Amino acid sequence: MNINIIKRKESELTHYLREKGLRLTQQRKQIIAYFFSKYKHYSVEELYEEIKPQIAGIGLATVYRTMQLLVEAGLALQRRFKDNITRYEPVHKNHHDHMICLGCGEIIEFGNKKIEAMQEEVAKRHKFVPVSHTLQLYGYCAKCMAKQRRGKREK
Amino acid sequence: MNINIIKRKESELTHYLREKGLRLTQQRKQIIAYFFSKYKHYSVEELYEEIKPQIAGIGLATVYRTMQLLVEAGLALQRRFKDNITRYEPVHKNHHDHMICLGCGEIIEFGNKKIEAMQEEVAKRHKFVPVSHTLQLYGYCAKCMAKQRRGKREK
DNA sequence: AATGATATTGATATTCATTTTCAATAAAAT
DNA sequence: ATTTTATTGAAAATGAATATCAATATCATT
Repeated sequence: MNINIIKRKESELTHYLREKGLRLTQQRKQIIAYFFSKYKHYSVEELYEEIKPQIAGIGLATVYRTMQLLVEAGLALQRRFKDNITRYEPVHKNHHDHMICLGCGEIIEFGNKKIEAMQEEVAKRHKFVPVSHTLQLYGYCAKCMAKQRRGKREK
Repeated sequence: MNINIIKRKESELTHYLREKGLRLTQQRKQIIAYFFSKYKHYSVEELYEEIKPQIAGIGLATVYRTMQLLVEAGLALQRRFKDNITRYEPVHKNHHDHMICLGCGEIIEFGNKKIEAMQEEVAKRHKFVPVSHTLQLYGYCAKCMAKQRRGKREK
């Protein structure tokens, strides 16, 4: 399971590092092991707090630097939503967009080919050549809606 | 033309201010006069630089505060794109999204009902109740594409 | 028009996420 | 084992935005 993913990621990173004349450090190993063992949209601060007890003496700057490195190596994607905090997610197969719950902060990924196709169309209409896009829906997830309904009933 | 828009905006702001026990100052008047005379997605810094020569002694903080005030009063919308700088646009009729040119920074507005409808659909499928959304396309505008083509030919 | 209460201003300090600096340390090539 | 230099952690610096505060301006009241 996870252990294999982690090994593969470590080897992917190793290739990148070698190519660039960079080094595979203990810190980098441990950060990616942790990051790829979860599937979350981590901010550096969150990741740092969770990792600190596991990696003695790790510095916040190192986590910042390592996450940037993962982006450069193509192993992670950088996202930034309304809260203005940079988050990182493991790269996985397809492009997707995000729904962000205003209640609990959960981030839900979704992909929709039709929407993408329509974006292309709109762009073409404006003679605009799209390179990338981001689409975010802000609202309330199923859990939070249920909680809200329960709250109202109790009044 | 513009003068009428400005007067209307000033009166709208006046209503809001009165309602809240706030005051219509010279600075506020002059900032909205300038802001609504252009149609641009201004950052505070940009607006400040342009306004400074016109309004003697105006402070940066005042521009920040006034733009926030315009948002609260419903006269401006706050936007933030990839460059992580808050921008303000005059409120006008419909909801729309943005294409941002990576070449010249131009911001092009577009609206598309079909895309919106599909977003609703996707959300429903996830039992997610959307409140708002943002969609940005990053790429190259027609002008920049033409410039690029010219550049290549000259080589 | 003068007065008084207080909202607003400009300058500056502060915040917060992130980046940079720098001396000490560790990776990896020889 | 030695040498080169990339990397680290701690702390300082950055940059956009916000908060603080004494001086000033607005505006309702006299």
